[in-house]
Amino acid sequence: MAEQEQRLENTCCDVTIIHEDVIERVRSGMPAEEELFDLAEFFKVFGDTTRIRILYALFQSEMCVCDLAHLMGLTQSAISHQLRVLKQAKLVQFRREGRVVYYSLADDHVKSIFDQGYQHIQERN
Amino acid sequence: MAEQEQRLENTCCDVTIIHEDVIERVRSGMPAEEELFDLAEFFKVFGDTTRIRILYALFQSEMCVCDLAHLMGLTQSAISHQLRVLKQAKLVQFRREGRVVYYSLADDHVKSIFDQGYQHIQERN
DNA sequence: TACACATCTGAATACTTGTTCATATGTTCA
DNA sequence: TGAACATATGAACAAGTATTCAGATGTGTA
Repeated sequence: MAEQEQRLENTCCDVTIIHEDVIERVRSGMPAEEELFDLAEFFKVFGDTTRIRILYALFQSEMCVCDLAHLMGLTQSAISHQLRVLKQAKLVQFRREGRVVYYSLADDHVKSIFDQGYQHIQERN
Repeated sequence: MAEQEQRLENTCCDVTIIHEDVIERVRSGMPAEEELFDLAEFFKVFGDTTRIRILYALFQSEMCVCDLAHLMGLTQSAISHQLRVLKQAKLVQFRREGRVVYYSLADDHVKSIFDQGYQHIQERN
């Protein structure tokens, strides 16, 4: 509490809160902190070109780690690290066939999320 | 070229490309590199709790920088920096009224993108 | 069992990024 | 004009992250 007050002293408007009613109304309508945190964590996964490329590749076909590495022009290790991130986010799934591990998409929302993101980019340019 | 070959030597499968046909088919179906880069840049904006919170606040009401700072419990400077990011991504717009600058949403896709992200999180848990 | 091979993982490194601090800009009002 | 105030911005720092390297794990085969 005292800590937060102190922090606010550094802001421009430490004396007069301009629209206290608005702040309260908006505050009460905000989702829980944890949900917003999870959402940010989720979108963070899409904030990397390599992971976006992997997902776009998997839109077309299931692929093994080795093939993905060749396609991306990156080391197998780099791909494997990123696949772990995608796996943790439950965006991809895998099946093992002997020594080879095949990855595929595990989610239906991704494509339409990407489509809408793409649409935004198009419209703003 | 030579660089890429050298890099591939470090991968697991430098001799035998396992599914060359799959790689070629997928490669030819991939969107342009630049588009994927832009898409990653776009989603990177959503990969931060503060920016997500700002956007959720603006879903409810237009707000000035000072009010946002109070609502978030962050300095005016921090909010201003993040608003710049959102502005560059053309996700928010602003209007000036005297000394006060009011920010509001500038895009229709955001809410539905968030809804789908949220839906994914719910389903995976 | 021993070897080959596809994948995984931990540590190290280079790079990116969010916040703060100090200060600049731009607006209002006396 | 000058003081007060809301916002914007540049530099610095701390924290996070993507890739590489080296080596471990696990699977198939001779």
